[in-house]
Amino acid sequence: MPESPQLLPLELPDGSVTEVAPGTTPLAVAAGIGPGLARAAIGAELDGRAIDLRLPLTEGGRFRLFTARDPESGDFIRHSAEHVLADAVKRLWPDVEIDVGRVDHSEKFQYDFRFERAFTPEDLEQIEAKMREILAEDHPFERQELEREAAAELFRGMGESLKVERLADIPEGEPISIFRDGDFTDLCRGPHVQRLSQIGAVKLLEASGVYWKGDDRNEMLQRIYGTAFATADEMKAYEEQFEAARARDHRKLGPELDLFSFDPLAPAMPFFHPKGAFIYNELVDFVRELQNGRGYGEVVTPQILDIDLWHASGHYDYYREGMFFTEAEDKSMAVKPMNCPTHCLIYKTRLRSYRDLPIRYGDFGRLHRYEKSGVTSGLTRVRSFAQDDAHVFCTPEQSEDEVLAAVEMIREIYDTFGFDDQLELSTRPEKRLGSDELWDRAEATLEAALARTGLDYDVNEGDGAFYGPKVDFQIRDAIGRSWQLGTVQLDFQMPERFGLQYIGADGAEHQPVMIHRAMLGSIERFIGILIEHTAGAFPLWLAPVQAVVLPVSEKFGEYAAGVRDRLVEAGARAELDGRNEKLGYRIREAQLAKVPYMLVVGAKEEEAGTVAVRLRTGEDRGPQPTDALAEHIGKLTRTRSLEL
RNA sequence: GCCCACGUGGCUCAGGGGUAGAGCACUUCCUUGGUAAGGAAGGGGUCACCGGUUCAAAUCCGGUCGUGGGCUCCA
Repeated sequence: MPESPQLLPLELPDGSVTEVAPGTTPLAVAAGIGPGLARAAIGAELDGRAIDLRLPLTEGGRFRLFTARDPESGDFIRHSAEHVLADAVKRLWPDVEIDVGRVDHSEKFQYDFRFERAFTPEDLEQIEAKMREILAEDHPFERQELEREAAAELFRGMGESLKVERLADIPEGEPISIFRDGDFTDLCRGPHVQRLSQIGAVKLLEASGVYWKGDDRNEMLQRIYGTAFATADEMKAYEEQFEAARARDHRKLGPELDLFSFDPLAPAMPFFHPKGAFIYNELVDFVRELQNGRGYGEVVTPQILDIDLWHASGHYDYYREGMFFTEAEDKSMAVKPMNCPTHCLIYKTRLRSYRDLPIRYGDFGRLHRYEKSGVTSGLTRVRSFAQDDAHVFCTPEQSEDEVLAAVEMIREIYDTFGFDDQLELSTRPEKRLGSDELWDRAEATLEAALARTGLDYDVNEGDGAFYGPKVDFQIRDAIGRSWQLGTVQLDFQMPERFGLQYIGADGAEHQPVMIHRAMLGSIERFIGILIEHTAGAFPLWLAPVQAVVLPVSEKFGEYAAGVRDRLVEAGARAELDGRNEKLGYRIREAQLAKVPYMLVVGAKEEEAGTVAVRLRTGEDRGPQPTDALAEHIGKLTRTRSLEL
């Protein structure tokens, strides 16, 4: 393609290429395409990077324009709403100093203020009303670049000392831009919408105290959160989605379904009731079955160990704040927060040959971690939990195969639950132990194993553990949220600290590699995620009660009991609800309990030896022979099917 | 840990300086009813805990505990 050196080629979404002079703004490009587009445009994107409509272009690339119809315009809208929020607060309390705002991934924006007190819910209402007034003024955003000193002077003159300090954090060489809308001016990189009227709906959500720059040694500022959309309909959809998420909150559903509870006498430590414990044990059995067939040996190790062990493992130095301690007979002991050191002790009980390796230990032991009081939450962040934890001790040569095998097993597990997963490779962090050669080798091992899976993966530079790189698994649940579950980590430090050895083919001592592996992660947390993923309607194989038999009236109680017994004999988890209530009432209760099968029996069924099958989905399967149903349930349960 | 909000029977919530209310759930009785709530009666709470103010505190004040939202970076 012939290319004039002065012109920038822009590849438009339809594949055509237009060339513009350097310094042309996206807005001018839009105007060149059509005046309607220029009016409707909210923002632009160059090579996947969001850019402001007023930012002069300095290079070409793949170019797109966004209007209110594009979901990408949301960030432009929310980023602009930040300014409106700050403007509103300044109009109401002129002495407030503004810090910075930002948007996050969950359709929210925020702004931090230096204010002498916390914002109250009444303040938020007042601010929101003021924001609506400002939006109605429909000012355009104007972008301006300033020299560093001029910007500093501007904000000093405005009494915005926090801004002046923020200014100093901007690296040399980066352009310093300000945006104005009406009388409000803010230091900002953008990008913003063209005009305030493009922000169709705003809502303030909550306020919270935050440390300046997130550091608890700094002063506390007051943050306000809000959300904004192009249209009121989108705002409504957001609110509905929020409500939907609340309705499947495991902290609400869990106690409601009688799965677990908490007690203030053991904060953040769940009590699993029989139904919850059933699911718990079923998950453990599933993992046990999978890994025992792949050369793992399950071990059981102590809960409380001498503090010396934790000094040796490094946990005392690195992880002390996260541990529980106790003592007995003048000995300091610690409750284990992780299993790995105990597995090292087992490894060391005898001399290992390279012929013994790999050695794979699985452990479902209970772990305790002292999570700070403000960070615990339901089952997803607890102080007492178990993991489907395993450690593989192997030779460096075996490590790639072992990583590959672990990754494949993890994917098999997620398939069973219908989770889509995404792999992430996390590489050496700044703060780390071990030589660069060791890290080179470890990262190469993980990369090689991932390459052999043929799967796509993201790389998180610098996100590895201090003792080694890792592969993490992110899954996406039914309402689109992602969770990190499984992990495969390489560790050269623990073998070193515990002096682990094996005798190689050469008769000399060598150090084994240790692989940490979890698939579901914490069982507790996984149950929480599963409750929210399924909204409490567990797959049949995990449903604590699979079927409830409902006699139409007490006359058919005996037949119903017989049906229940036949199902139970066939291995199904069936119950009888012969209470003195109307059928509709008992159906409703079974439905709310998310029981997969509701089996209605009356005269017709008794005569034919059948049950009338109703599913929790509302589907009516009609009459079916009891034996056939028992077999059906048994088969789906054995195969851990997601079908009903 | 820090900021803010909240804590009334099993659940959802009303009340609010003068020694507690509703609906659902629970128990009993009536009803024997064919696919999401039949009717009646009854039992159940030291209003999270500790302390203070007051003639009087569930209510006001302080503290404690617990729960919820938030607290790296992205000016």
